[in-house]
Amino acid sequence: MTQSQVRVRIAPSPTGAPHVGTAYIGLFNYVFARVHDGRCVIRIEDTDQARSERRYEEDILRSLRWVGLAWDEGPDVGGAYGPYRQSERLSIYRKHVQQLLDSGAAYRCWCTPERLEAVRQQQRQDKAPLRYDGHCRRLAEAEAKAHGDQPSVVRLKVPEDGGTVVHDAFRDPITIEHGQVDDQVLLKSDGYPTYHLANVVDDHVMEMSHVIRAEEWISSTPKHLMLYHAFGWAPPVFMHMPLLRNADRSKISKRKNPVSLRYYERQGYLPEALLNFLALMGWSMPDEREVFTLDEMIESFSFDRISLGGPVFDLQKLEWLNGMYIRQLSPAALSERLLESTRVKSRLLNDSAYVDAITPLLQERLRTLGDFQDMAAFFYDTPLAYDKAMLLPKGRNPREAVKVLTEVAEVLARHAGPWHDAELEASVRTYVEGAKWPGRDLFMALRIAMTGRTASPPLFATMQVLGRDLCLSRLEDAVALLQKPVKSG
RNA sequence: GGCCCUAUCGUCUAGCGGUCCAGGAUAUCGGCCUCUCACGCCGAAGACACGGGUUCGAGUCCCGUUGGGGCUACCA
Repeated sequence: MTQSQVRVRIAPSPTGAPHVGTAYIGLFNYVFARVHDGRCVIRIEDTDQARSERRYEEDILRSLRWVGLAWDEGPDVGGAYGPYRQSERLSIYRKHVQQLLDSGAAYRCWCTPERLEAVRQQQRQDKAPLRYDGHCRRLAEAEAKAHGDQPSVVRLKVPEDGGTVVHDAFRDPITIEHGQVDDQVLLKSDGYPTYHLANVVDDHVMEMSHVIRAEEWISSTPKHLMLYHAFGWAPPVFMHMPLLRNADRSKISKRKNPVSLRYYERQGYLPEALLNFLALMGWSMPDEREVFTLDEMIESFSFDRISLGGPVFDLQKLEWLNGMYIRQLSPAALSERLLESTRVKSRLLNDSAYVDAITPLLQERLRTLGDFQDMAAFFYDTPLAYDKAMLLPKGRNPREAVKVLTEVAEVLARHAGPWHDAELEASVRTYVEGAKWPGRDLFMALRIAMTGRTASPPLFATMQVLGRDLCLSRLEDAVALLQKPVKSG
């Protein structure tokens, strides 16, 4: 019994930074392959010579790995169907183009870009559909010969009548009339194939069973189908995923949304959270669970649960999810991530023990690793910079504040180091009983003195981490600030 | 403009003809917890785009309208 193997591909074009949409489509390809014990392939679609760059390819592969995807074949890992870079497969395309030329499924075109633009101009004026006018398609053999080896492209000869039915696994059959389909350029004048040709040839030659790609490709699928037909090949199963959207519902774009995977990495999003979030775009767990691992997704995966409305990429929900993942980490694991995080690394001064002490205080407050930068600032920055007025809870005067803080300093100073939060708290609470300020006010003034902020982790735990010396000196600073005469002029 | 896809709370979604005066999540607001913030817990408000059908019965099926999106390159 020969069960044909599931083979899918992730096909990024290295023309820019690693795109979140690539990870999104890649995720579903990867999961589908895993579910069916198939193979997931990475193929680099670098057929646009002007825009493709090798460094982008490297970044893309790196980011896809970062986010947690893996592949069985690709330019970096090899495989039996290589090469996996389209720029290295030119001879394959040339051979196939010749086949199309020979069979009459395609033809050469010598039209200049200028002429094509003029034709389009006219069509726009006439409010006619913008399509190649078929000039070279109608050329007599002698006329064609006359062009000799002038630069040319090869175009697909789309039938004038009839239509092509696209079978998409997620939708009803889609019929597109041939009158709507342009004589697509298959081979550019620089000898490189266009997406359409390279894609079809490679998907066949690499034995892809399913093509899972974004919805934007639906309208060009008839061209692809015609190519499969012209070559006498059986097409793969097509599945068009919804497009990720900006908040205004346009196709996700870098003008309106961060789209680079590097951005999310730098901000301190956890890759597993990002992937989990992407999984929620157009797909749901059978039990509606929203927080799940990649393996759990694979366990429960089925394309039955895809929904086709284009999902808006909502940063707020991503942040929430990321916070969930941060809280799920063990404190030790979180420290490790923080130390690795490019965003916060510079602050940590390689003092990982200090980070280990701070981490538990901040864990439930962080939404991204990058938040550490700001939230932990007072653990690193000395002296603190804050406004004197912050030390004075609603209407209390400086004289009182000086007294209270001085007394608290004395109470605290009685504790020898190292400090323990429970002991400090007990002493201060005892002091509060006889003090002229209520606990609320005292705690707040103390918090400001210790952190320079109105919001902080629990006071005494924070003081324990800061340590005796730093806390006492910050208290002195606070008192000094209160005593400093108001500068006039 | 033409063609195609799509349509449940602001957002992500559950719902696959009756169990839906539509459920969950997030965001928002209120409360509890509490030394602040956060976490956690409780609660509130918030949607089936519209109009026709089909059916005993429609968020669920069909058609139309409207909205949104994509494609319309020698870019992918």
